[in-house]
Amino acid sequence: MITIKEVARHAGVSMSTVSYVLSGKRSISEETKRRVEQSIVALGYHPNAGARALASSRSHVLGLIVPLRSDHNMPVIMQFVSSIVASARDYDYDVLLLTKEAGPGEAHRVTARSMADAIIVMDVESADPRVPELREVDAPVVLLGVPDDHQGLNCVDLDFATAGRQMAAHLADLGHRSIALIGSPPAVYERGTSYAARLLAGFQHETGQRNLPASVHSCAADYESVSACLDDVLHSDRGTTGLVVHNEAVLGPLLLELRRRSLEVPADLSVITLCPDDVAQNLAVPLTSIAIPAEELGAIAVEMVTARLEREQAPEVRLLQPRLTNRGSTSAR
Amino acid sequence: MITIKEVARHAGVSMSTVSYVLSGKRSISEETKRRVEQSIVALGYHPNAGARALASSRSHVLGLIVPLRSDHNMPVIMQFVSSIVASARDYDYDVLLLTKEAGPGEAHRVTARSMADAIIVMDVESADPRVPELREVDAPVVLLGVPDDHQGLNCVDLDFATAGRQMAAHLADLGHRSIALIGSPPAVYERGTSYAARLLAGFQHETGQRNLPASVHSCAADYESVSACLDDVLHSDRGTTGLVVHNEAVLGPLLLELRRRSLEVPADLSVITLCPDDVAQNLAVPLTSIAIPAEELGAIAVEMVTARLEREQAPEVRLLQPRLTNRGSTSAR
DNA sequence: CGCCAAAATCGAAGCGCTTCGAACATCGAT
DNA sequence: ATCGATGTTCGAAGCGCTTCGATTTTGGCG
Repeated sequence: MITIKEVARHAGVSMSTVSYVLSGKRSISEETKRRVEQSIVALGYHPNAGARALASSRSHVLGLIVPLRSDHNMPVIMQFVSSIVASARDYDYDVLLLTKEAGPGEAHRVTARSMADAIIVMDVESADPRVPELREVDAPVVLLGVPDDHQGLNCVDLDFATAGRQMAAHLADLGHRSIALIGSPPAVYERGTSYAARLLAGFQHETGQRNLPASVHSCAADYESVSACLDDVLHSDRGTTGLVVHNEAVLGPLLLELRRRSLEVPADLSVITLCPDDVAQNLAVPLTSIAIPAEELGAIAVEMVTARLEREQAPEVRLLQPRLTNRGSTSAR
Repeated sequence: MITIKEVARHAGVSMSTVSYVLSGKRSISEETKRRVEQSIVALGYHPNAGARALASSRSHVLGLIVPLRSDHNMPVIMQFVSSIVASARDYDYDVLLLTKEAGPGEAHRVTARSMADAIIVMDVESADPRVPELREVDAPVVLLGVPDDHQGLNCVDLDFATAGRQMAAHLADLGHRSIALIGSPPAVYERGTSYAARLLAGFQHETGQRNLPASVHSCAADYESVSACLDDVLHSDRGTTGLVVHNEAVLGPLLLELRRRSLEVPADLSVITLCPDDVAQNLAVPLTSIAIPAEELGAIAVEMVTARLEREQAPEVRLLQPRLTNRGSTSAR
């Protein structure tokens, strides 16, 4: 193993000089810097992470708690993970993979051992049992999602309430007089997934304000449930002409079933949804949608956590404003 | 920060004694062990990972290279990841998340810096460009998948060739005289995903041996492609009565379309597939299938890698024998 | 009762790096 | 020539742990 000592000898300088060339924490003459860098390449030197961590008390590792067996949407979760890992590398951090399933205490374990400098937590629920312990962690923590009690914690999320409001408003502005929301299966609401509840609240707030009749439906992803749900939504008494869908898994079967019933989108039914852009884009009928900006949310989480590693900062909740893309699946009535 | 020194003082022993209590590498009297353990709890001691890694030259971390943006099956990938992380923890290892997208050299980077003791590589292709560099990594490496040239590398995978043979044989034994294989979209074969090719080879080997007419179809996951593919498969000239499906994403639309055409499984068409058990189980029609044993494969990979960390061992390719579960979706003819 | 091997414990030397104060060199201003 | 000020480099002290040889304790046995 090549050590910094050998690099120093090869370049004819002291160890500390090599260290400063690497870290840039003190000024080094161009000439010396060049020589050192050449030696590093010539010898194939790679700094030892353990030694570095020990001496600097910084592991340059971020702990990421991921729901690996969750029922919901793996692809979206992957988008988050992917963006977090990429952003972390931009800041010169690596990512330690922790699972939600491994239970609480993981955040504490890795920070107490100085395996990670900070923690990012995915898939946060309204009444997330991990919250109290996360609050005790002696390192920066950022949650992706907003628990009910987020006192003293950093959170990043899409503004789902506004998203719900916007989607309802979008349909209302187009003249729809009766609209429906298809959400997640009951289990998701029972579990207290905060985003589902927040979107619902925004939706109902807007329809309430406008005095619009609005029905809300919980729906599972299988074909039968979708069909049954659609029967309910389209029940003639309602006169529903606009549909908000907040359930990615339902989209495919839904469009299929609409076609089977010879209902055109948007001629017979306007549909707007909230899902990742690439999903909305690639459906049988591309749908007007509000994006789940996984990429940005992940990047922001990393940025927050690294910022707090640099300097103390008060906890903060950051809600990303929704972005609506029109793909022609809604029309005036 | 509580250090081993303070634990030693609190327990009235030397640092080394505490260390030996923790590692079990030398015998310690029951009495002393108890005292030390009490002190550890009392003080809330957590060993510093960096210091430990530096002194022992073992990070107790496994690097895992995951395809985070791949087109294919996220849920299956997650099953692998999940099982690997869980197994790793069983052996007291943590997992550093590396992405396939970050490019080659990641394995070298983390091992050269002693951030990870060994590497597990997912989503390996037939002619995987990473293979040469992985061979150079100075640490145990295990690939999940078998590249064409696996000289000197450890590999773990399902025996897809045997799986292909078994599925063909299963249908043939039931008296089917003409069978078809629905595989992945062309892109997957072009990319040289080794498992697809190996299954195909096994399938053709078996049908060849038995002199069975057999057609092979490449198929994308969208409804239109499935329908078109089915037209082709069921073309009356073929007289196809048995179907092997090696494409998880196609299963849902396929069964839907069969029902639409009023074709019963297995009365009109016997169907057997290769996919995770829980998927086969929960389809509209539960399917007889060969499992993708993600759980076991992940566990084996971890076991191999840790074994090679203990003692030098010759590289090895381990192919898991397929396990077929009958769910009644095939019948005699 | 003394001896010796085995068991238990200690002390100290690193592991490879960062960081701080000090030393040295350079140079424009006095 | 002299003096700071500024820029550059060095030396050494740790960071918290593991590990190895040495030392002490124990207990069985002649």
